[in-house]
Amino acid sequence: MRSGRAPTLEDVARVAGVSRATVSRVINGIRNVDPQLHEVVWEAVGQTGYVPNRLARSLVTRRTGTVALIVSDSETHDDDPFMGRFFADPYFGRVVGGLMSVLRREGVQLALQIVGTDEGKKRLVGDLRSGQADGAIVLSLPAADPLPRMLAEADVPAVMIGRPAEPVPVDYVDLANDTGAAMAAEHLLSRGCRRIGMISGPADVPASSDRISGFRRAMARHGHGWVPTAAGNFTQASGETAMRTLLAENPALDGVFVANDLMALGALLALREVTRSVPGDIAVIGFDDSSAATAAAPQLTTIRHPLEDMAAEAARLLLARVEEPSLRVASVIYEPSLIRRGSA
Amino acid sequence: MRSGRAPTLEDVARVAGVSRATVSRVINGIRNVDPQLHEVVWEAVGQTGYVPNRLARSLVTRRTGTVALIVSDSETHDDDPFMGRFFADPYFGRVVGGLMSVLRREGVQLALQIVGTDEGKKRLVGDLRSGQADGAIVLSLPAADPLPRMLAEADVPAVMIGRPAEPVPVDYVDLANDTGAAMAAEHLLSRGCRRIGMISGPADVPASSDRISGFRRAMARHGHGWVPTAAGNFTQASGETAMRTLLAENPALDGVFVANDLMALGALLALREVTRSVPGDIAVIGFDDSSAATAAAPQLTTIRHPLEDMAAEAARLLLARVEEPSLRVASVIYEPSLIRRGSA
DNA sequence: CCTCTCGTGGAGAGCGCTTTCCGAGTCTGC
DNA sequence: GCAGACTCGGAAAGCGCTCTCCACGAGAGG
Repeated sequence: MRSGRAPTLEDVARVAGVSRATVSRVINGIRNVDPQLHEVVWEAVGQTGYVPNRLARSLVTRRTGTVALIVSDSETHDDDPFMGRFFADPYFGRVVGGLMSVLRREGVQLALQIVGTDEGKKRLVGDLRSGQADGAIVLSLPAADPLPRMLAEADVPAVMIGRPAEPVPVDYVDLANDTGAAMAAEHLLSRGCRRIGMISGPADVPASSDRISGFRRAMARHGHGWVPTAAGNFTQASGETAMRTLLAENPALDGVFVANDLMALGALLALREVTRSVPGDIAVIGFDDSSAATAAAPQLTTIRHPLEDMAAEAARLLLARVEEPSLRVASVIYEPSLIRRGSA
Repeated sequence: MRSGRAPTLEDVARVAGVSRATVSRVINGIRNVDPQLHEVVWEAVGQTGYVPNRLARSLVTRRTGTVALIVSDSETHDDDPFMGRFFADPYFGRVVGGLMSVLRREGVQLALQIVGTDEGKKRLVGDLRSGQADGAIVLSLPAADPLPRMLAEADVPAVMIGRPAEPVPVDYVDLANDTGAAMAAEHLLSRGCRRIGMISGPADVPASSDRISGFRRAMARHGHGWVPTAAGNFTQASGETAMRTLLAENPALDGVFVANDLMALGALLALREVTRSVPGDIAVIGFDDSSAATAAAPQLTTIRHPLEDMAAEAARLLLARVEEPSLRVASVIYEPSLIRRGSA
């Protein structure tokens, strides 16, 4: 472990008194090696403190043992204050945790890449194509993101978390967002709410629009053809603002569906400000069941989004596709469930 | 952008009618190239859709343009349920966000590595030493982690976030945890609390022990030689439990310092359960000023921990050391500040 | 007019590894 | 006892790139 140049295969071979080829075979556990030599080689490996150079190995095997986690955004220049918020959001951590739970076991590492400009996306695809990583897990934020299609066209193994905005032949895992939103509607209705509003996310993101349509449809099925709605951007602050505007326009609200927990937290704050009790005066139901849900007071009744499991599945899907690129395009849809807590 | 093998330098050279060397020079912007050829080469690059192979380049330049983010834990086997919690914690996201804010600008990517076993650490250091990444940002969780020393001995450029438990010649950024805890004590005292307890983190982690000693020292300076303490492990659930035991043993408590916001959230829950009003009956002050602080009700008075800035500084430090390995060992200590909100 | 210098680009030697190809040695079966 | 099959390990050809070294031609100086 001393400094200086790291030992190479050559060094080990010299110490063991065999050829580089033999050492390579032993290390990679290839048959056809005399057990005795095997022994000698491992001895030499221990003695030299040899560790294979992953780069060199990858160059020839075309396998890197790395998967890229791509956060695809759309901005014009590279300084986007939004990113800070994104990482702070429980969403990111849950995805990473789920991903790592399977990648780690396989000894695969995760390389984080943020990409915003089209230029950057082009370079990214090129890097991926030239073997920078074995595949990519894609978190595509903007509505009209060219990246999924680019990836598909370049034949880069990729799995999206959340379906692509427009149909693209790429694997993805997603949540039945519409079903979840419908469950929220049913729950609010079943507990007797009659003047129900919604705080939605940005209308152009699939996950968000599915929640909107799922909620509206379910409400309509029960005779509520019109649902007052205010849009936020999934941050706590935006939820607070949205709640205020919603309330201003619909003072008699007795229930609200908030499209994610973070905004629900904001909504709770806004309600406390005007001394409406939750769930007494107004019931609040969130979405995601993130850590924010239990942090709130009252704790949030919410729709569980098994993000960790989904991310883990995405990782498995990706690994499978890397192994066998000709697999047919797969999508796995998870079912949400209602988590009853104090707020509704 | 069609499929098949990605174009190589060779291909570009053929198209441009020059040698590989010349193309390489043009692409890397090296002087001594006839402007006219320059033109021709770029033309060929565009035509072939060539993207340099980072792996091959790294192999020879010994620069990868990648920094490893190492989460160093200590477990005996690889399935640690703790990790899921770790990623979900705002801590992780804040660090990644801070790191990326500077790495991104430099076009450096972040490779996430979790490592638990000593075996794994050894391999990791080997990988790093053989040029897997240009350097490492280390989040060392366990108290007696051999990793920092291993890194230092292997001469791997590394910067720790949070000081190492035992002195090791390695760069680090840290927070003046003791000062922060002292600020919490002063604040509690100044608002009139007289029976003050503490919910601490694990005693063997530096960040945690510094908060404990800082708090105790400040309390002692004001004549409170003894501070009832219950320990948690920085999770919300552990904070809830700790609050309950603390309360059971010291029913008259009128103030409590909780060593991080997540546990403070749990403490708030426990207090609500026994209908103690905050801050009326008992003042609660947290630590970190994470997103949990504003999610709580009442919002948490807390000690601000500029983690994003610290992570960004760590990234800068690391990049500087990669550039110039002989730099003397540096440490940057950030000052915390008191954030007044509702809970104390 | 000849030599010296300098700017320019090609040839080729690696970076550390895997893997094909082959030759040499060992067994088996007839 | 020998052809054929099989085992084992070495030599060497790359993977795609960078960069040193060298050859060549042109402009400058004597």
